[in-house]
Formats: sequence, C-alpha cells, structure tokens
Amino acid sequence: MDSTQLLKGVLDLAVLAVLDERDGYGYDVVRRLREAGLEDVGDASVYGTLRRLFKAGALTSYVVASDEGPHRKYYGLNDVGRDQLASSAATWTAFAATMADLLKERRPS
Amino acid sequence: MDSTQLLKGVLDLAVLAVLDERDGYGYDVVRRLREAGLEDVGDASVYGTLRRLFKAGALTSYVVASDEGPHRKYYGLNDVGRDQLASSAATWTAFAATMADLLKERRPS
DNA sequence: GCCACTACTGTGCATTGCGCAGTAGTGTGC
DNA sequence: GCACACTACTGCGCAATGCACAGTAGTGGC
Repeated sequence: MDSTQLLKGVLDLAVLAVLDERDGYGYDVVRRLREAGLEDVGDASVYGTLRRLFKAGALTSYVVASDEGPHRKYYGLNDVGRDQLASSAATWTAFAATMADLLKERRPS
Repeated sequence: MDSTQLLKGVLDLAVLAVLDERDGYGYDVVRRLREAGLEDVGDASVYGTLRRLFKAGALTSYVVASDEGPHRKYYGLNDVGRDQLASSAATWTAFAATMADLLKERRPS
C-alpha cells in the first residue's frame, strides 16, 4: 500500500501533535515528523499543511532570525488548534480501533 | 476532522479484509463495512474500490442471479488480493502505531 | 565563484472518496 | 396496471490533499 495515501486527513493531526509539544518552523516540523516515523512525508506537504492550518485560524505565526540560514517562520497552537487536535485525535483513535477490529477478523494466512 | 479523508488509502484495505472473510457483492460489502463501524462510507466509493481492485487483478468476479432483485456481482480474493491484504495490513498497523506514538506525547489538556 | 545546506513559496498533477443521476429487476398496495 | 420501495450496479464530475519540481534566498566552506 502506498503509505502516502494513509496520510490523507491525518497529516493535519500529526502536525498539530508535533506543534503541541513545542512551537516549530516548517523545516523543523518536517524533521520531527520523519524522526517520529513518518519517513516518507514530503516537505511540500508539511509546508502546505502549515499554511492551511494557519489560514484556518488554528495556528499562530511569528518570524525569527536565524544564525545558520534564512529566517524561520515559527508556528504554534492557539485555542482553536488545541480544540482541533483534541477532536481529531479522538476521531482518529476511534477510526483506528474500527480498522483494527476489521483486520483481526480475517482468516489466518 | 472529516472522517472521509481518513478513508483515503484505507478503504482498499477495509474492502479486502471484508472479502477475506467471505465473498461478497457490492451492496453487501457496503452493509458489512457500515456494520463494522465505517458508518459514513459511501456506496459509490465501495463500488469504485471494487472495480479498481478487480482491474488491478486482486479480485475474482462472478455474477449470480438473485430472487429478490437484480443480479449480484460477487467478488472474492485471489492470491494477488491476499498478498495485498497482508502487506497493506502490515503497513497500516505500523502506521497506526506511529500515529499512536505521536499522539501520546502531547501535553495533557 | 561554486557548492552544500538551510528555509520557504508557488504551480500543477494524481489519487481517491463522494454526491448525484440514471438504469434495471422484484415485490407490495391500491 | 401503476406508483412506489427496495435491491443492485454504473457513470460523471467535483473536492480534498499529498507530492514532485522549480524557484528564491541566506550562510558558510573550499
């Protein structure tokens, strides 16, 4: 299965979860997601997701200068974002449980 | 979170799992998925998925007449389908574990 | 100066789930 | 016999979203 399709609808959740730990800028979020196990996540997907979440009012944003490269656009959760994280996490957990149920019923191969 | 996006890439797996239990026709698969907890799954999505999987060579197909309505197009797994089910299930399980990990690290709200 | 690494933006595409309309067979009630 | 409901499948077009790719820029090493 192409694991990119699995991310559909879940990348938002993953990004929110990472930002809930601590604020981060795009490049940093990409690295943290990859370290967490989402190795195939594309950078453009993360930047796109951040922009989308920000536009939706779930994130705050501030720019910080950097010693080792261009400026960094940091993002952090606001109340809307935390709400979205909580409800998305609940939805995901329920969905994953349903899928686990479906899978465990199959005949042993 | 819109649970329709969560299905992306997973509906194939869910359909394969259901068909692994026992052969089924479109309408029947829709009902079984809904009973399993995927209540919002659209019928057109399932029919589309069945056609796609069949076209990809993962399913067998045979038509059976019915007493209570139109004919039924039954689908069943072949070896390719069982392989795909096994590998997709493994991918999904790993992915779900990664997500669970990501979520459990967040601060308590 | 050239290259590598960091960091972000924009464009266009592919996949896939869904709404909706349409076709068709069977049985029920009037 | 006709309208209607339920079963069952097909086709069309749309929307969401992840990604590849190209482009812009800053910093530092050689």
